[in-house]
Amino acid sequence: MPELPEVETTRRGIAPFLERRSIERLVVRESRLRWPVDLPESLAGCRVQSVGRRAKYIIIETTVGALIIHLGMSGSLRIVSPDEPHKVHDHIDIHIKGGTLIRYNDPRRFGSFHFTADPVLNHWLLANLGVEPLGNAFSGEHLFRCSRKRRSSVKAFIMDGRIVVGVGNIYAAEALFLARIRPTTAAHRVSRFAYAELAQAIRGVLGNAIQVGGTTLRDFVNSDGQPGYFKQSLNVYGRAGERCKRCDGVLRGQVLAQRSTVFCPKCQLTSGWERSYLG
DNA sequence: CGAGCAACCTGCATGC
DNA sequence: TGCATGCAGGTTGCTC
Repeated sequence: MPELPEVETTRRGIAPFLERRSIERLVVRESRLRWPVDLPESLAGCRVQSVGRRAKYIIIETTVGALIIHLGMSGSLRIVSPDEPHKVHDHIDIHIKGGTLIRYNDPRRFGSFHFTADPVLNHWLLANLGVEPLGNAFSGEHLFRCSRKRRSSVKAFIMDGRIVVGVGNIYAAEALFLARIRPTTAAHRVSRFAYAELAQAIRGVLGNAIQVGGTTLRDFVNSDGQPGYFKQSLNVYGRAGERCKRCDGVLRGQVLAQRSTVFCPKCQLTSGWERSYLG
């Protein structure tokens, strides 16, 4: 489930229940996640200073160190009543003093929980990440410069977390559609102009999804976990064989770099060279 | 160095 | 109804 917007929505949802509060205890029922979970006793009794995010990692900074949480493909963090019986795949509980319980559920166990007492951005999971797509360092120029020797597809390129983080399979397809770039194009053949459009499209599609997801935040406590953005109209993802909303062409689905991809062969024509001449 | 692919898991939709 | 198959929103780490 989680692409960047859902992670950010989750972060915003749990932050008010954590910040400036004390952790009472942690319960780990299943430690076999993406990596073995090994959390120190010292977390019990510590105080949460902030709930941040880097890429798709939620970072809970405390007085003794930081929790680094990834939701993988199927993970979620929910606020539940502390006497709520745990269900299947409810792997980890964070009990907050005063009665709140933050519960981590992850059927596929592709997610992860780490703890570090060092500066959190030095952690090996975070040390080599690319720029934030909604941050100042992200631009068409950044994409253009990073792509000059990249022969892989532009879709795989923008999903490479060493270049830019947080662009998952859904939003990669959507952004390429908005920028009218064919996902199969080799990254080094995409023009500077087209990358400028692509960067804007990535910002827009992620930003909008966060805004829409944010509208469900008021229900976060009782939420079934499906954020509003999931219902927003997607232009291409999941619509192979249907009509393009822009030009009425028939959307084509294909597997690219092992991920399902959908695009419009009629209006996602090229790498953008000719449009650069048209301005 | 870059590129392609296997692997980690469960749940769900589909088809026989 | 039961069972086999294929596919799913992520990421690392292996091989070539």
